[in-house]
Amino acid sequence: MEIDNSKQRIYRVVSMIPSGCVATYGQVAELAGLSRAARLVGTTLSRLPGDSQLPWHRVINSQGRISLPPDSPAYTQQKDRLEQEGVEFAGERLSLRRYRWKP
DNA sequence: TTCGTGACGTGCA
DNA sequence: GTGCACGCCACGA
Repeated sequence: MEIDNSKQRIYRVVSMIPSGCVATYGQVAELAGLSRAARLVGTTLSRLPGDSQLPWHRVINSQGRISLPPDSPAYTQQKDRLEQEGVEFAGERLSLRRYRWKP
């Protein structure tokens, strides 16, 4: 049987987020079976290696914002990638109403 | 095994 | 609309 760690589940869920859409940490956690461990998603993603190829940039918080510090390179990268996929930002925020991934 | 930490979520002022 | 505080769960030392 699969002894899939929560980590592996998170990776799986994140990897299936379609381009042009975003998912919240809580949403990913829920889909991964960790409904109340949204922090784990963030913590886990923060430990991702650079060559993971995981679309972690499509994961944001429930406020439609990027949880990283605005002066962080990861923040810029995430925002830039999302815009490349057609996601429009209203300042530092995006419309979850429009871009939220609905599985 | 226990303690502390964290890219969060929700509620309230 | 913004900011603060508490609660949640899993992982690392």
